[in-house]
Amino acid sequence: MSSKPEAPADGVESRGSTERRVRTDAKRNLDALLQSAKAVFATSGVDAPVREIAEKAGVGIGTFYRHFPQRADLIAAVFRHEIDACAEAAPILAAEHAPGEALAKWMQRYAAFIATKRGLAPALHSGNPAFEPLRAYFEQRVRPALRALLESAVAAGEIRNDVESDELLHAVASLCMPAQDDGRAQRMVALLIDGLRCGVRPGKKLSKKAAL
Amino acid sequence: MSSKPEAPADGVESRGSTERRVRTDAKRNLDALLQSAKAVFATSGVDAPVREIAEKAGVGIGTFYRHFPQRADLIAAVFRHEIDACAEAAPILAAEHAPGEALAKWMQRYAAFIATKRGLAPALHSGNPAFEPLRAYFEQRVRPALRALLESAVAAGEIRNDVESDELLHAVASLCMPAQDDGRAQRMVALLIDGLRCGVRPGKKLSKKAAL
DNA sequence: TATTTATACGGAACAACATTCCGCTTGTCA
DNA sequence: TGACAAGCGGAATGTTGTTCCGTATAAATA
Repeated sequence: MSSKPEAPADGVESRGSTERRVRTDAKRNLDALLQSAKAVFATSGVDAPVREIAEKAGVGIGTFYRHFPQRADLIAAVFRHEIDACAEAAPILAAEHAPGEALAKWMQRYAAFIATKRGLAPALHSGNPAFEPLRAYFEQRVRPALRALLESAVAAGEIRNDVESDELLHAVASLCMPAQDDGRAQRMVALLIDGLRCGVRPGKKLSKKAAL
Repeated sequence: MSSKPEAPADGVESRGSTERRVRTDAKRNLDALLQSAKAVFATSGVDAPVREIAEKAGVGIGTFYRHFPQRADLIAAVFRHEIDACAEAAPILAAEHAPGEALAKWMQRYAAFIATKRGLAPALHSGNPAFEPLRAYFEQRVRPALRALLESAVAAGEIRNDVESDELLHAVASLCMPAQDDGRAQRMVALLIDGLRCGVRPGKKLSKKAAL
């Protein structure tokens, strides 16, 4: 639903009202490409040939590249849709379940999203600048979704209050994605070691689960 | 460095005793290729063109493919070397530091290895059967390294004794690698949620660090 | 040392892709 | 309806992985 290429800056801009509307065939082809790509990615992975996607969408290669100048742009567009779906699940779950349960369910949903989109993490970390906006979009959409769920759960007394939502977000993501090079992974490991050390007391043991 | 370079590519050596020795030029070229690949991977990533690696090693493409029938075989060989280096760091650290410190240092070393080799995780999870042996090799080499360090640290009373070494190994790896599809990630998340729930008591709080 | 031969070498050739280019088609607007 | 910019299709180009095969050579042998 969020289509980037057309710049839907409706309204009259500085250059007078000479803006042509987006051609209907253009929009139709773009939608077809996105749908085709989603299907092909699911079966053949994100490395599937561009030709296959274009053919399945019933358009020529030239049309493909008109809408997505780089292969990476297509991948980004498809993932943006999936990110939206994941973020939008949050308020729905919140309405259907108790706060703690909603949080738990959404985190599983989120984990499934990360784990399923095997190509996401490598793409995000490939160093390809085309994916930088995707990363920003990811944070912008997913972070508030979790924050709201977490705050509700804390307010309801169902969850401890000493965990930051961002911390949680990245912890879960880390469990499914490769590390980022800003040293976060490093700190997570240091943290794990601290945890090991501070648990050395002989008295009441923490369970393994709590330990991790 | 541990050099067992002959194993990777060729594989015909279980015949009678009339074996010709490996040609010296063959070994020289193989070493050159490995060194070149390591350098190129470090600068251009594992997707660097085969031609570039061959050229930098001063050999033809034909020679490259003689030693590594598939591009993936080269990647596997290079990583095998790095895995060796990481595993071999364990006893060295153990000799130079107190058990707990040696464990901590090695885990950082291990985390750095995983995080740096950006291409490793995607490769391992690409579904390419050429990487299956690599995975087995990884476990076979790294697991004992950690186990020894951990046992020493526990024996010295510097570390709690309720954490399995494999658990720890995979936890750290998970923090830097994408999930495996056997549901491990799912369980890690469930575990995290349990941790959140059981920490709800109002009394003495666990630190954030211990919480994770 | 000269000869022989399995082994290894080099790089042209081929195939699969991503991406570019450009002439043709078609919606939109006046 | 006519004009034309936007959009379309697919041939052409460039890059890469991989195969093939004639040539070169290290090691064994005479």
